Amino acid sequence: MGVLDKAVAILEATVEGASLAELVERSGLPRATAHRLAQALEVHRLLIRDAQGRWRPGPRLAEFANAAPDVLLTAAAPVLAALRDQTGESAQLYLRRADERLCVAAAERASGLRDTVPVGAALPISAGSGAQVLLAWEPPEAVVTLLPRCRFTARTLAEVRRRGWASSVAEREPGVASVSAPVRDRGGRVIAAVGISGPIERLGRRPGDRHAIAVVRAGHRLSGL
Amino acid sequence: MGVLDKAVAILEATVEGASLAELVERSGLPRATAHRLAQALEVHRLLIRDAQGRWRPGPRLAEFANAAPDVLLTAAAPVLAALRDQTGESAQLYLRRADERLCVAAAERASGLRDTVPVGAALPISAGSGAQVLLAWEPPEAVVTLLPRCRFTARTLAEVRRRGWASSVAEREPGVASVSAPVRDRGGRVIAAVGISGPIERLGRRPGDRHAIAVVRAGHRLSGL
DNA sequence: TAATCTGTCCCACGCAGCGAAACTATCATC
DNA sequence: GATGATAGTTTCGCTGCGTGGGACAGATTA
Repeated sequence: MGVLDKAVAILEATVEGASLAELVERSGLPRATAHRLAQALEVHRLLIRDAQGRWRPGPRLAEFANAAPDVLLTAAAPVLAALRDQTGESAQLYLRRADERLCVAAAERASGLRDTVPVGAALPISAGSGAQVLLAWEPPEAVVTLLPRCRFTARTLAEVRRRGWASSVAEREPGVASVSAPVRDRGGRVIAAVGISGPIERLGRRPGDRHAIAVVRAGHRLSGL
Repeated sequence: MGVLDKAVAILEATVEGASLAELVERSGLPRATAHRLAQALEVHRLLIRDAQGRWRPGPRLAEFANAAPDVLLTAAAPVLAALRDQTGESAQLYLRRADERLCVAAAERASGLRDTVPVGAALPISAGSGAQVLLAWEPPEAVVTLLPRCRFTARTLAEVRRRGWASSVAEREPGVASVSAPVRDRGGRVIAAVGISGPIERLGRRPGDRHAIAVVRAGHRLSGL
């Protein structure tokens, strides 16, 4: 194990504050080593000590971080394009923000009858397959307060969890159907929803039958970045 | 120079994307070394390669960064308290957000006649010494569009720059006077404004005469974190 | 085909980093 | 104020990890 791996271990151990002793315990490094590395990181302001002398992640991390490209957005463009080409419908990526969902990326069908969701648009979390996905894996106590306003029920969400994707027909908007699947972070937490949407005339009353597999696959491709 | 210093050099060289050659040039490290370290950082997702194979800061940095405490806010509490005790007036810290200024920290005089600005309050950037400070060092072209709406002029701002602090009397609110000074980041850029505010009866028509030195010192203590 | 540019890999050498242990500081407890 | 316990800090000689020149391969240009 090299210095770098150790440094990362230190950083990890510090996320919620750590005394030297805790640092040692969590990282598994010898005291002297942990101490020396922490000091070295402190020089670069990757680590700081708070008023109680506990180690904390440093401000330098933020400087580097906001120069980092958004991996999810970067990865989304080709994946959404492929999904659109495969299904022939407009494809979108949604993030939850407060009590709505934000369309942060989209690949739109070029011509003919189609559903358009502009990037940046805020849609309700109360309706649509994307909304179902964003709520399905939330802790129940966080969902009950929203459910009364929703076009779907706890039962719907249980079903979404079971099969791993959601669909809706004329739920958010008349004439529109959609299929969505979760995008997860490395920890398995659902962080976004990918989906397609289009006219009921093409997608039918059970849009999942034809497109669920492709949508779920897109969800997988965007997961764990 | 240890591995860690080299790793930071690599990270620095990567902020706006870099091929291996650029990495070598900017960091001054031998090609083999730069390459090996970049790979090591990639394992930890502190570095990633974009579609063109160029190195970019990785998503792991963001994970660490949002666990980092806000150093400015942390440092502000004691500094504002000291400033309040020294001047006998309420002290505040403002950040600019869009076309307003946000009070992100405050230390209020406990009793008697005083001015209160609650933490979280959004104040106009068009009036008050804090507003003057936040605009004074902005590029001129970014300020001209705002000046027509402001209670102060380009001349005022030039004066603020010259002496290093701002004052206002009954500008933002009748009966209230204030003195503010800039807070700078390590690069010298003005990122916030510290100040005190109170009744004109106590602060007088030239509040800077008595309090500018203390306020400027508070600004220095919060700078370069 | 040669030349030149990339990125990647190898491996013998040497010094940077290692970590046990000693040391200091600070706090309770008797 | 002596004693013990718990914290952080520093030292120092040994060693194995990181080093970097250089070889290699693939792509692009002349």
